[in-house]
Amino acid sequence: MDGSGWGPVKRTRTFEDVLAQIERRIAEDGLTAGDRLPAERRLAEQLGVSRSSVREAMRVLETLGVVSSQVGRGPDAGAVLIARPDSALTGLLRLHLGLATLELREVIDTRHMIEQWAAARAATGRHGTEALTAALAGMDAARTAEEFVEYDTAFHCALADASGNRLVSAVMRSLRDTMRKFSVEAVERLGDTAILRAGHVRILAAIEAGDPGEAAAAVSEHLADAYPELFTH
Amino acid sequence: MDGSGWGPVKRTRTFEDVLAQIERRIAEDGLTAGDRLPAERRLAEQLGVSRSSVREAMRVLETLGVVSSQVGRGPDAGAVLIARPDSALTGLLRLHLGLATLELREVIDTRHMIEQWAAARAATGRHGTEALTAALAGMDAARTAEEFVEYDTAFHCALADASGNRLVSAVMRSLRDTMRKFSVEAVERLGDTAILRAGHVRILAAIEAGDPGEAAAAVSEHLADAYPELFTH
DNA sequence: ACCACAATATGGTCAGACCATAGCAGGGAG
DNA sequence: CTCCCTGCTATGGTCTGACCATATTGTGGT
Repeated sequence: MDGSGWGPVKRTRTFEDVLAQIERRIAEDGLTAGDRLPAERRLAEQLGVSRSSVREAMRVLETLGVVSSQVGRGPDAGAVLIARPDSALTGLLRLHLGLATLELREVIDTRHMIEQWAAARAATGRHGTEALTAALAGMDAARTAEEFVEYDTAFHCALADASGNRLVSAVMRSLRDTMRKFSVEAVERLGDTAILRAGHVRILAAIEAGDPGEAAAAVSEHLADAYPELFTH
Repeated sequence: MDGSGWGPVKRTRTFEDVLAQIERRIAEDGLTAGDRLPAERRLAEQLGVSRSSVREAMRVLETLGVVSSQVGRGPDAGAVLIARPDSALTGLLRLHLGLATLELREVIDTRHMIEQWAAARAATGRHGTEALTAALAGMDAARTAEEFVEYDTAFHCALADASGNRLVSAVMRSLRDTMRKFSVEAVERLGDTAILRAGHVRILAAIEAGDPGEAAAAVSEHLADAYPELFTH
């Protein structure tokens, strides 16, 4: 025991400092999506660190869906603030599924939770249903499983959008991106999409009728139709 | 039109290649949490890239909660695979709240959704309730708002854990981390924690009684007690 | 007025050096 | 034989300086 009474000093890496500084500037200057950050070299000079450290901080911000970097020159070049939580979440889910931190079952359960909630929300809210209708038409016209899933994804994401909660929307989008491959397999296994299409119609009708309970129930049965093997326990 | 028929070639940065390679190795070799990645210098040599590019890839993986780097030597040094989606999600939420991509209202709504679902799940599942009981005791003994919130957080996270879904658990943890400051303010504004404690008891009782509907209702009213200003619409 | 070409600002990449840290190996003291 | 000290070494962390690729901007000639 060293008797100092101090815990181990938290090692702060340079790029974490840079990150904190950038975050502070975003908060203080009220920067939002579309605004530019200083160039890497300039930022390095301002903060008294090397460009490598600035770049590592940029990679983090890029990973979190907060900045996007363009090369070249002009008003659009450099690091620009963006607001894309979706891609960040998608990468996170994909990697953790690969690492066996998460199982597909958990992803689908989460989707179940979100969609029931979003459908009930949409039924009581006053968001338009145009996107939902358009997705239905796309599914009717689809000729392959891939194409069907594309519009199916659009329908379910529009459902989440209709909840009016951007965080839930972002999570929903990531879940669908992550599950894309499995969705196609599920549709091919089913063979016929009539049941799924009927489910969508029922969901949409419940929302337009303003019946949250029915909307949630419709979503629940729809998912049971799509993934029968997961609801047999 | 250039007549080539080729779209713009997707620019692939070196660190993205490195990322893909590492991801491939994780999948092929079946690596999981606890396994070590090669050292940065070695990886750079193997892949024929500079160490900087490898390091940028590492920052990404670290940001996503997939690796953790330790300096020094020995079995625990180097880049080790971990499975911490929570911290990654927390950083993501914090930054996007700062960027005004998300509003606190949306975060709390999401929490509402998760907790209702998790409580209903816990009521029908067969997970233990020891963690919930322990958190209750901690709240009873708490002397400051900070201390109370600490155990309150533990209670609500244990609730999410009891749902048996690790993805939902991780999201819950991130939401609470993100909201910590606001939670303390809410408790201080309330002054008395008796109502909140009673709400917890009711939730726990419903879960132990195996009544999902009552559990969800108890959660809903509990949140309305905690954030009255958000439920006045 | 227009076009070709140079200048320049930006991110992307690399090589090489040095530092701090933490386990490890070997040798000397007891 | 055991124990401790010391130097070795593998690891990530940081910096410097260079060069490349790209895209806009400026300039000069036609």
